Amino acid sequence: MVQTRMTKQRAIILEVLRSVKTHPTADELYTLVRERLPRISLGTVYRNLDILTASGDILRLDRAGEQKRFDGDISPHYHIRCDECGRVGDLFMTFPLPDLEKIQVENFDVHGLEVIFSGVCDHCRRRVEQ
Amino acid sequence: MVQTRMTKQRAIILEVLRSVKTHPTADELYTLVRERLPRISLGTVYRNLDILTASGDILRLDRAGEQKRFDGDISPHYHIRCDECGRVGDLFMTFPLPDLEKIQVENFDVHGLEVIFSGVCDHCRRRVEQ
DNA sequence: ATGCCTGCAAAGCCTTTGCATCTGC
DNA sequence: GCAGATGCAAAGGCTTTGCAGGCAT
Repeated sequence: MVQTRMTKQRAIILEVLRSVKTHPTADELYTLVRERLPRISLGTVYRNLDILTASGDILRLDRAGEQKRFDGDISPHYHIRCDECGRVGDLFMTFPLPDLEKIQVENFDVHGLEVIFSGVCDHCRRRVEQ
Repeated sequence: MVQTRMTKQRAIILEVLRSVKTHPTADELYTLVRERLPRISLGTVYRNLDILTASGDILRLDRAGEQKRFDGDISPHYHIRCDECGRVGDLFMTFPLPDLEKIQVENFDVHGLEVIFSGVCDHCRRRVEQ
């Protein structure tokens, strides 16, 4: 493990990310963090998101759309993505999933599986219905 | 529906994609197609992949890694992605999945769900074990 | 004091797009 | 013949990175 330092930038990025439920993109988080650190750079945001992901303090949602999104809530839960606007929501349910031990795939060792839900968020439903 | 034309380029892209099981990226497909159409452009490959995806003739794997990958096999099946190299394999199994009717998510209408498996492919397992 | 971290800017990578030309239908 | 498609090259969007100076430990 490489040594890391808790800089003001890193602390605030983590704090802001934990305070929102929007699963922001790096750029959205950059905008939010600049309200408190107006001179922070986008590169610093990206670098810290990498470090915080590697340390397990946050989640990087690689499969939640085109751009990566980040989640400050690392408790086990699923995500749902709006097909219209890309917004991501949380889904704190459990349900039966296939037993990985029983899954055989040619040429692969199976290690895990990910479930992503899709749908339409309230905001877009209203817009579409009009 | 917009009118489309079956050009030589489109036909060969589709033929090549259907002939491989590698779930190539646009660039990998471009390389393969150039063996038969040396003067095709990468832009044409992208444009045709868009059109073929929209028409349902191929699948675009949006959640199978950083780059998008494409699949000429549109029969129902799952995918597994190698955590090491990003290769994608097929998984023709069925298993119980949560009933979408029963899933309630705040602020969302649930429409679908996607399952992606992850693991390590033979090629990388050999490399990692050494 | 050390070396990790920052801001800035440039570069990288993948994908899309404008334009003149070409070609299925 | 005409609208859709192509090749080429430039531009776009997101992310990473080189560098000189700054700061946590």
